[in-house]
Amino acid sequence: MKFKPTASAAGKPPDDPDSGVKTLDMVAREAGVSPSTVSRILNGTAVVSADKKKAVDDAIAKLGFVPNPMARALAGGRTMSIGVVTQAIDSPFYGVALRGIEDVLEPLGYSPLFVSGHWNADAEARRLEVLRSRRVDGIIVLTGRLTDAALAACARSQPVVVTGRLLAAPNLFSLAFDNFEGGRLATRHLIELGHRHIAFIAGDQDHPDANERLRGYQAALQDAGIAFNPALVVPGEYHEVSGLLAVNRLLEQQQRFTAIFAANDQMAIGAALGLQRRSLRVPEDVSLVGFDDLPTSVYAIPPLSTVHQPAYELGRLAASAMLQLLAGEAPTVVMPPPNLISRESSRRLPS
Amino acid sequence: MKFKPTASAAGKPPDDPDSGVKTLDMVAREAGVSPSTVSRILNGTAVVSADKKKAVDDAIAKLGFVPNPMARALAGGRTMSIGVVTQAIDSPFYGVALRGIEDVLEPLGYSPLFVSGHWNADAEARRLEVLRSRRVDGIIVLTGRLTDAALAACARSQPVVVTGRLLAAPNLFSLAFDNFEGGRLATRHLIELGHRHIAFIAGDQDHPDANERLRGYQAALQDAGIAFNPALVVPGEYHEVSGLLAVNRLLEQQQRFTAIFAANDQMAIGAALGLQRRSLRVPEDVSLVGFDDLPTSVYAIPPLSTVHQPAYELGRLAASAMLQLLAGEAPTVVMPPPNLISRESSRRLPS
DNA sequence: GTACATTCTGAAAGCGCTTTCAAATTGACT
DNA sequence: AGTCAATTTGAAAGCGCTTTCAGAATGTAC
Repeated sequence: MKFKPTASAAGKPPDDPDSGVKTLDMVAREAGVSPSTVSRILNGTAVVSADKKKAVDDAIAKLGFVPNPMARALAGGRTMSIGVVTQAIDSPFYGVALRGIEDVLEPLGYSPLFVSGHWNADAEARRLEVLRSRRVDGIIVLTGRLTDAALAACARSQPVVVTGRLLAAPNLFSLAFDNFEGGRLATRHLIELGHRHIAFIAGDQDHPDANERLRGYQAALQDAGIAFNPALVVPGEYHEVSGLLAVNRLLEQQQRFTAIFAANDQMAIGAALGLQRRSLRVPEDVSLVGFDDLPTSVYAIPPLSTVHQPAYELGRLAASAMLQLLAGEAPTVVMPPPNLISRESSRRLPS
Repeated sequence: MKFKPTASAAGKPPDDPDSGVKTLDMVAREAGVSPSTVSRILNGTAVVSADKKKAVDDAIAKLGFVPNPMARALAGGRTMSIGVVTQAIDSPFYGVALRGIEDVLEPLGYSPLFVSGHWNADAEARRLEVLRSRRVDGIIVLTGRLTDAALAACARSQPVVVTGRLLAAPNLFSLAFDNFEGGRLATRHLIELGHRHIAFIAGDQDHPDANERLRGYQAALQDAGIAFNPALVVPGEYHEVSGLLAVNRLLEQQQRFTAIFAANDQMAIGAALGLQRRSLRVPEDVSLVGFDDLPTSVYAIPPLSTVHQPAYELGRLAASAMLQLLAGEAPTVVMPPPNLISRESSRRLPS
């Protein structure tokens, strides 16, 4: 026999309010039915006569019974938890997506289990293992560096939804934002404002979306018949500091430009600071457009024109898709198209 | 008998590489020992002869066995997961703390389970229930609106560490940042710079820390022999927009001030924008100091002087304390004292 | 009134592990 | 060699639930 949990009182009636945790068997006894019946009512697995159902419901209420998820998972095979691979839980962009995921999963009794991959394929793979060892019912991967093959393999053991890339595999759904179009939109916005010399601060080389944005930039230029000038695109890696550095570099090279399109808002913010340090005003001297529309970008000085990326919605959609996958349906969610938010950091080029 | 999981191959050898999931019993059979022995080795629960240990280790490696956490939890009572109650998973301030928690828990095999309370006592209580129903081994509460009593009650069923308040209760550890001192530091900084008319943008009324910061502000004023002027403190609720609104209000009331201390960085950022809208320059016309030192505050225009709150460290400390509690020790962690980061948003008042 | 198809319901066998208890083995000491 | 304590080991009983299988109860048709 096993020790009782060390806590709890001694002089209590030997059966009932021992430690506060009620079991299904206690409910069954209280209601005068078998455990199977209680289980069936809990899960709606089978039809049960109305009177027994009532008796059980009453017993549950009376006892304040809450099923033990561990036992359910062990017996039933479902843990009611969804693994979420994010890159950094404190990312200004992905944080909002996590909230979206949480908001749709929670009401259905699913709990998200967040792990951070830190933009590192190995770390990410290890975290994935953690999730699988915890037997999550499904996995949502927000972007990340895993190979398509690894993802597809993962989808063999549980449903997977992945954002930030398009990928067809059984038991897997992917959801991508149109970064190309977003990049084009931002650039076109600047062109329409009369700018011809538009610098581009690129994102992390091995983020696929960063390259898409660059392609969008090039496409817009081409559409407008503006020659692409490679000297105007400077590398960055998605952090504020690279925006600042990029501006310095542009200025040191004495490039001529009247506008900057940064591949994300964080770099745009950094660029704004860099510009200010060199006594260049935004937007009077240089127009600036970002990408992402971070919550804080509205309060930048000046408020940042940017391509809105619906991060919260992305989270919600990914979670909904997961729910559909879990239900055996083919997900029907579609990603909203990009759109440009024009604020005060960009303005018409004085002629 | 039970159905096998529907997936997996048909013509495989009947016992082994069926679905890829190995069980402890398979390891035991492979190693030629009893399941109990395997369990003992896994947990280090008892001494096992060297040869059997080797046999088991080999078997584990050969099979690629990973213990099922659900079964362990059910049998052993420990889920190896820690519930974390945060207010918003996408909060710029708490996000970093979550990462700190994750970073210390992960290496020890604990998984954090994040839930958001949305600054709402009811929601928070419900989320707490979710955590408890999931049988987490401990709960970390980042600030929040729960009553002390509720927390203490919660600590009866599992260890609790709470930040943002000081509270003594069995099985509970609390960890608070010295908001009073922080507020004093910020105000004193401004005073030392020659400012005498310092406005204060207050935080959410029912955040205890907001009131502490106000008290610090008042104390610094008093220390310097400056009369407290209630007209100079305007209410806010910790979001950017309230900073902006507060500035408008101050200006509309034609209050005279040369500096603003905002109870958090988000409001300071909003205030900066508000000031800019009225053509007041920071710091030339108005010095500005925030509180928190958000990651983005370095890149504000101008970079924000602020009281550094070690959010990441806070997360780490909370998690460490939890680990100590779990080990039955009394936590020894202590919160670092506040310190002021002087950047470019504050400067000496020209005389 | 009997035979058979339909519901409901309960007993019991797990899910994969931990832990107790007792048996088996070993060693120390008289 | 014989006794007793100390150490390793295995058998078996759960942890709290789900699910199969078969039995009980009810209904329907001949």
